[in-house]
Amino acid sequence: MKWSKALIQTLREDPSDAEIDSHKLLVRAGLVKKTAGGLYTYLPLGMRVLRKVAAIVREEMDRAGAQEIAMPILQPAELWKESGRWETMGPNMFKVKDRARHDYALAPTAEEAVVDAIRSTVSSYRQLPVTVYQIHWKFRDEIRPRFGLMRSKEFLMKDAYSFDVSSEAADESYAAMYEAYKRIFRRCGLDAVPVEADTGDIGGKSSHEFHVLAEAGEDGIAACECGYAANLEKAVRRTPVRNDPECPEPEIVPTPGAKTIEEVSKFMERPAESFVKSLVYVADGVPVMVCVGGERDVNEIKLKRFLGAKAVELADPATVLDVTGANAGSVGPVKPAKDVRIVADVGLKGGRGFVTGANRDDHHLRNVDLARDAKISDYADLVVVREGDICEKCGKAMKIKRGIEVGHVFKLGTKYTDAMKAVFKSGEADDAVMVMGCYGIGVGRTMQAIIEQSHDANGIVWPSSVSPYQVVVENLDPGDAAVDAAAGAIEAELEKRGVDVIVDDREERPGVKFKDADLIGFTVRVVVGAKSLKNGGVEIKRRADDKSKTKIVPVEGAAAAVVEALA
RNA sequence: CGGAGCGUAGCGCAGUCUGGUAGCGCGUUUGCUUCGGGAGCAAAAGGCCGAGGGUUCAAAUCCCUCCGCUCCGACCA
Repeated sequence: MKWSKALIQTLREDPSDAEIDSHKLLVRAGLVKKTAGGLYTYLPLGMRVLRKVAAIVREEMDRAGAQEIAMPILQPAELWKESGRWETMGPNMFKVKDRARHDYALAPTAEEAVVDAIRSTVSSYRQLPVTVYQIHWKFRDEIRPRFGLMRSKEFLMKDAYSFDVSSEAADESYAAMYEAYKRIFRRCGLDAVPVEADTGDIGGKSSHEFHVLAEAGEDGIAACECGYAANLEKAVRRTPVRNDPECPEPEIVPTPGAKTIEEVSKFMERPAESFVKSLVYVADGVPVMVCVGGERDVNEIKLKRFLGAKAVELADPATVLDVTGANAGSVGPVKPAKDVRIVADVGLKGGRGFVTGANRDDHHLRNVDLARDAKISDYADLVVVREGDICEKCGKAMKIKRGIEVGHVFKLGTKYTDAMKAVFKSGEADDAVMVMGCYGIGVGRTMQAIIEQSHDANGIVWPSSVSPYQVVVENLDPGDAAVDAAAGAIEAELEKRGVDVIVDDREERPGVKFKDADLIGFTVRVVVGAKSLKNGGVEIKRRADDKSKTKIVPVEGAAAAVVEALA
């Protein structure tokens, strides 16, 4: 490829709407262009990378025994109603009508469509297990698209689905995908770590997310040096058995104007840990008071699971007043106005001498012994893990990191196959229900995660496996017959060896060409110029290396040296 | 959905407060010089100043409505 013929536009300045490095570089290097909020056009360079990532995904899926299919993006509402997700996915899904006013969804994922396909093509245990996948566009009506390709309304996703005769067999399919994922991310040059995750709206029994650790990541991860790693939605901690010294009877104290734990803590000159934070939630219409340590946050996913509720949300101010007799900021578990169920985090069990809201505006209680003074119905793990919490597995302190979720694998069980009646002849008297797993990779997001993890002040540093062109040949003196001939010979020889190469033949000053090559980040750079020829040949340098590692090799040996540098 | 900010040339921005001929840098085009890390000089093209309405002799600028974009929040009492 000749640069002079390629549609490549680099920008000198950061786009005004980008916040994180990878987003700025995607745009500055001319990989993508924003069409509208959350919607991007992949320009030729970006498309090349996207295709290379997708090709790696495809190879590894095939290697793992999965078979490629393609399902409709435009999916009939009937399928979604059958699983119940037409309602539960709610506003996250783009819904459209055809001219006959039939409802459709633009696929946000494809469990329904794949179950429909498999239930009508698989009828016997002899046909199982089977895993199918597609690499296809998905649509989600994100509340707030951001960070370029990291969270967009339309994105390329690899989604795979496994069907098995039993839960045990499904575990094997899951393991095969898990291993394939590790290979995929490794081949993309990514350091991605599997972490335990909550199953969320998709449902099912267990799941792992694959995260690229990065400051710019949107997700919090609790990690321990012993290897334990979990999404903050899921992460658990070990709570030591607590038996605080006994305290006198509760005493009411005025705390005028102090509402937040921080304010009251300052006012009373006591640390946040000595407070009980009490929040009123409404779980499926029923108010519940939730008590956690003053320094902690409620994990609503854990709360929802513990209560077995479909939905939990903070109560509105009127409900808080009605239930407790006070407004938010002065609420506590001791004698609320109404007889409300009170649940507390397990870290509070055995605690005494707490400060809590007094259920009277602008007043708090001190010397609260939860067991003695409050009616706690249950103690359970209800909080978000914090930095320094104790690892349940090994007893060491955990760290909180940030990650970009590039892949997610789920054991779904029979959630969809039950609802949609995907059954097969089992060889026994009764038909059996297929056991399912599903496995996603955000292809565009993976591409951006690579940039986030592999860039420097000058631009992107592509791993050779996904570099838009593996090699750029910088012709510094286009028009000089000897230089043109050398550049052409190297290009031809590299192409013969299966290396993709772009020749920068533009009438530009060397500085411009070097800056562009560094910005875009081609894995290997070959410099050919009158000066280099005089010095004995061409200069070869990997983008990741600094200038001192530049090699000078004769023109005839250039292609071989490039191949070596790529390896 | 709530709050804040921003919409002016392909990109990045000034001008808006205090109304009076549309500006700068980058990029693009042409010419000359330059030529190993985003060159210099000269010339040029490129704008319904987000849209609509209003006030005014006069609106990018003031007022109203709408649209779009970005950030923060949408739980911590």
